Amino acid sequence: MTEPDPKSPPRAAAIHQALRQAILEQALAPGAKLPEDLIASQFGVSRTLVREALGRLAAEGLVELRHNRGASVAAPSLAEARDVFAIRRAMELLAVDALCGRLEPAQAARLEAHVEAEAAAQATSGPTSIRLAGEFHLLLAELTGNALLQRYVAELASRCSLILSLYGRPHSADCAVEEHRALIAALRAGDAPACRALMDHHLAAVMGRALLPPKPGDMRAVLARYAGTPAPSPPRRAKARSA
Amino acid sequence: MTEPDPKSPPRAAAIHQALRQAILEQALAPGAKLPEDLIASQFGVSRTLVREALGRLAAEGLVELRHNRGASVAAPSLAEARDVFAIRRAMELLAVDALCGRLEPAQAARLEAHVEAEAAAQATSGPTSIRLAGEFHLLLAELTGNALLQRYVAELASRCSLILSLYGRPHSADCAVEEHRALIAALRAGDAPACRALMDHHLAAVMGRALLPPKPGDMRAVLARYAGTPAPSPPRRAKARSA
DNA sequence: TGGCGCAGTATTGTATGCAATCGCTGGTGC
DNA sequence: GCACCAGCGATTGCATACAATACTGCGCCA
Repeated sequence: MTEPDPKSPPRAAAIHQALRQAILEQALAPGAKLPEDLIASQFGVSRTLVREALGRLAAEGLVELRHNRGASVAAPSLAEARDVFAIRRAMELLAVDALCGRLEPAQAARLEAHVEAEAAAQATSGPTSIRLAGEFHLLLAELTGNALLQRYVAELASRCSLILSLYGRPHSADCAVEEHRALIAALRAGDAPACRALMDHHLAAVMGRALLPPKPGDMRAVLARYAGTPAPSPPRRAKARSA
Repeated sequence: MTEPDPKSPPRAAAIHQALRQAILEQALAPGAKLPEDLIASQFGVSRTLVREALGRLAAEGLVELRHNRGASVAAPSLAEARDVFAIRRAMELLAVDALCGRLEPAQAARLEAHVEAEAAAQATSGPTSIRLAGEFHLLLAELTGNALLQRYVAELASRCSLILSLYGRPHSADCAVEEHRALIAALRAGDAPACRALMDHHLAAVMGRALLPPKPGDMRAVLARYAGTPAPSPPRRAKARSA
């Protein structure tokens, strides 16, 4: 597993987590290079640990690792995006199947508390709102008690975030909150077809934001796909050597 | 990813592959320690590469990595086994859904050739037969064109092999060959419900070999379970179709 | 005699150093 | 003027060295 290191020095895990968050928040744009040296100095560790973290991120599909050419933030193609969504759909349907009608009161309470948090964040913080909307699905997976499912959903959700950052329109969270509420109700009611339909529709909505439109006007994403470098970095010789 | 290194020195990948095969063939039993030094000297490389390979194997769930205590071949619990099977079922159903009625002649030919190879190996080589039976599922995933699905199915199938080596009865391949043939027929016919039912039944059969019987007499598996973890309740009949 | 603490050893975790490879810049020939 | 190639800098791949931690056996004490 990936996380069984709640021990003393989860240093590599810390780097992994930090880079992951940076990528998902688009602080590191798809296609951006990730030099080991720079990251190592930034985190105050050696390249060894950075390498390990990058390897894990590559296994999750968040970074691309080309031999002798270093690591860069992954820039999934539309075909890959479709693949990811198809699998995510199957996994999440598995989760709602497992939970439907078996939701214990404490579990339902956790879900509802989470949606409340979503609703609260919706008004104030955009990034927080997006993050919470994603974590709702993680929570669902966690409640199934299937650790592997949780890991997979986490990985797939991450990739989806990356994909949406490439191809997606801005996230509108209000519908998500409502759909999450409806799903909880269906889970409590034990209405399996409704659960599946709701989840399916919900994911289709997310997917539709990414895959259907050619997304006119935003050529940055397109360029990022065809050029190996991030758009917003004009100066090429910029070196942060021990600055 | 595991495969995007068809380049010049896939040395780490070679070690990864070798260890993987050794584990799946039970040359390395679940729970066996995997000292970095020893492996490194055996392969004629440094510990660095071995570490990378072990990390990948850990990500696949084939080895367990405990901090400051090194790596050992994973020994999944029955609960983990159930989790793996539930997810594998969902993934393989996704695959047959994607292929059902869309099988091109060349693809069908590949499947049938593979089953022929299975049938041929069945008479002669036991290990080869088992390997081919597993690779049939990999081939199905590959034919969907969904690379991520292929990766997941590969990982899940590996874990299943490991689980069967712990809890399973000896593999009887004849039924598998017949079931594979039937599945191909249903795929060609485009009979989606039949496809799903066949795959479901097929996987349930595999799963049943592992999860139902207490497997009397083999205490190695039992000891492996109770060695490093708190002893769960005695092996009761797992609910196969729970998910 | 059996349990406990303590050193020695073995093994892992991390850092650093060296060689190899890639991409780029400047030069050269056509 | 453009394309090609050689040299160079930057960056990665891998190995080794050092430090930290967990496991072994032995001696000590109750």
